[in-house]
Amino acid sequence: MPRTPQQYQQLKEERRSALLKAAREVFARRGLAATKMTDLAAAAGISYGLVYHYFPDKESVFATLVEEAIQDGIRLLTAERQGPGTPWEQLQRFCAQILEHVREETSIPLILVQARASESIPAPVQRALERYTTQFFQQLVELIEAGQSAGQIVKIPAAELARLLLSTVQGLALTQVLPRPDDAPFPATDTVLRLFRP
Amino acid sequence: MPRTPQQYQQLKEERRSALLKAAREVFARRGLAATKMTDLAAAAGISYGLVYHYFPDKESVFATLVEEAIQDGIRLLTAERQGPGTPWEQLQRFCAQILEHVREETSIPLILVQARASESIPAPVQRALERYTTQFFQQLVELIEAGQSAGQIVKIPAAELARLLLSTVQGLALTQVLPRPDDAPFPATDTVLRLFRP
Amino acid sequence: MPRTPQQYQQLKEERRSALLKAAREVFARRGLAATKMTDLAAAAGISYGLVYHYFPDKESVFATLVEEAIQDGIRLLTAERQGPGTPWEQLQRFCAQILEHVREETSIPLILVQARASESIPAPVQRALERYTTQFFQQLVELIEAGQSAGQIVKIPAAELARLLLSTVQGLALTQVLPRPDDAPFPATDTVLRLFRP
Amino acid sequence: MPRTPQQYQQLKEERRSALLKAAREVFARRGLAATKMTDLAAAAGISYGLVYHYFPDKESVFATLVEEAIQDGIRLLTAERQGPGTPWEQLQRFCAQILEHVREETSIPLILVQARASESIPAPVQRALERYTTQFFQQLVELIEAGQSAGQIVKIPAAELARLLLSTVQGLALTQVLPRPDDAPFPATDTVLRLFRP
DNA sequence: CATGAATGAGTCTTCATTCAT
DNA sequence: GATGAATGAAGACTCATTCAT
Repeated sequence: MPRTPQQYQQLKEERRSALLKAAREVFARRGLAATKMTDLAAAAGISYGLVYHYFPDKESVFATLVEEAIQDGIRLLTAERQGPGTPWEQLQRFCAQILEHVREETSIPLILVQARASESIPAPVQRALERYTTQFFQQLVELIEAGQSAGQIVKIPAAELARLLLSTVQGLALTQVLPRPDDAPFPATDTVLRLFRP
Repeated sequence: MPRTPQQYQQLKEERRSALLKAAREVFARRGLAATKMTDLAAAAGISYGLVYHYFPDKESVFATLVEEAIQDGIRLLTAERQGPGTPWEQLQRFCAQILEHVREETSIPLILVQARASESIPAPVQRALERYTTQFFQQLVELIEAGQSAGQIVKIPAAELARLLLSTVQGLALTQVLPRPDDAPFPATDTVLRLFRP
Repeated sequence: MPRTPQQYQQLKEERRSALLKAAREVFARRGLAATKMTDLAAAAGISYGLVYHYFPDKESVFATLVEEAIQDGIRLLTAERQGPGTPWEQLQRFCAQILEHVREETSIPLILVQARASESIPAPVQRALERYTTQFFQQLVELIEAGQSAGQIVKIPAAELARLLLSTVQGLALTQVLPRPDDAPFPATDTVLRLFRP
Repeated sequence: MPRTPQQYQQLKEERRSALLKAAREVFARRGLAATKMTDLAAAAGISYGLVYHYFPDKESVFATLVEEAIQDGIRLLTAERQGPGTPWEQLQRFCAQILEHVREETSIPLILVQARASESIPAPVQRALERYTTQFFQQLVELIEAGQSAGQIVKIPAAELARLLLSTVQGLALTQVLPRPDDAPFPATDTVLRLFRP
């Protein structure tokens, strides 16, 4: 008595999600080139060849994760932008959330770091990264400029501040998950926000 | 007219330097795993097998670059610490210099990013990275605490500030050299220093 | 209303036949090594794993087809041998029929071509091919010699003529089904029979 | 003291030729899909990875052989066409030569059989095969028609005769090299030429 | 020293076969 | 019986490293 197509479909979804979750951790720590398919299979607790039932090759697993991470980032920012409060409060919440991701080692920001950290990333991933980064960056600039108009944010070119924030977040992600000999505490959101104080 | 042993020695030194310089660029952009020996040879303009006259294997080229980068960072900080002026002025000069490195894409900070960005780094490199990072971090904390005693730096735990600075620098390195779709300007030193203003 | 065992049996026979028919087409065009089990399942319109209800493995599907083809060839020749008319008329009818098979792209002769075209055919298939080819060849030689005794066939060693006929038939099969850029007409039986005219 | 580029070049040519020669035998007997890279390396007496110094992948080795075989066939026909004698004599010499190839198991005609015998041949090879087959076929038709005008060849549509000849040659190649249980003698050129006698 | 050919271990990928449902 | 997910052995391909010249 075979399963219904729906059952198969659902099962497949679940497995696929589990695989992605496991793969995120592995890629985040090792990068694309240094990650082996066996690593992915082992991390997901499935057999070697089964990965290929869900993704055609290693790169496409990575690509999926990158797009996911990008979408998550955009969603985070957009949600706060549309939320209540002044621009400053929106920025505050956005920073708090994204830093929380980083602190919790959700691996999502690290995937973007890994994607950036190698030129030998497949071209489609490159393009997606460019496209969405631009979009994300623009939204952030708009938020900052709104805050500046309201006198809540220091009058430094918004693009400069935006880039600084993104760099800091990515840098923190990098120093959070990977060999961190130092017992340096994760910075408070307010500390990071000092960059924006008037 | 054969060369003297000294000439040979010098030639070898020069080649080795040239190779390291070329390798730094390549590793900075691709990472250890994704860089091939042919890439190194091609970048240095020497033949394939000749790389092995200077280094026993790929990892040791990378390891050399990592240690170099670490030493450079420590030297930079130490020099300013021993230089004239108040702690604030020392911090200011240090930031200015290290940001200049990043902006100029000297690749030196990026090598550290690459070293951090993969768990699959050879153990000796790992250890060197840990050791020196600790040392570097301690010096930075001392500098910050000195500035705080002098009332020149905001009273936030020095370790937190130190980590934030290092993260920001590495994040900027990451977004400087690699595909950067955004035309975001490189931040001014003073903007970064806002993190430390009382 | 459950089916009777007979009905089940019949259903199974039918499926098996359909599978063989589909497999014949696929193997004829791709050969044993290049044909995948998915190809067979897809061609037969059944599910992936179901093939294994009818055959233990891929090779045995192929082996079955080869034996079938051999038996068909022998049956064809034997039937004409036992039919009415002179040896020449028997040869004539045999050629007409086998060429008809080839022209109609029944795939039966092509299976034999595929079986011949690769050394990496399972040993049992090899042996069957040898055994039956010998048998078939002998019968054909006998027919030719009978025709020669009757003065109806040219006096060239019968084995030579037999081999030539078989080669021609297989060659025609090869050029009939596969990419045939040329619009060359399929030769008439009489043209082929010129080989045998006194 | 390294070799000069010329020496390297020559060495490479020679090795490449040797590899092609060995590969021809293997592909001729096994076909593309059933041939393993280890087979090629072993047949050529070189190491596994070295094959990839000469060809980017398995298919391109095969493709090279197919083009070679096609060119050889065309060259053979063209040479005789431009040679002395009546059309009949030209045809006679062409048949003699190509049959000699087949008899000697030069493998060249078999490569074409193998190329025809599988749909799963890379597209470029497919196209080359089509293109050249057309060209070859046309020349053969012209030769036959010339012979017919001179009353030396039977008045059957030239295209039909041409196809028959090619099929016969390929069929003979197939039955020559591969498991041939029968001790059937290779047919004399004159026997094949009976197809064309008026 | 310098060169690039040669080797083969390590990975990716495919796919025949098995198996739980 | 029927389905397609799961497994893993086999084979293609890459590339670090060695070596003859």
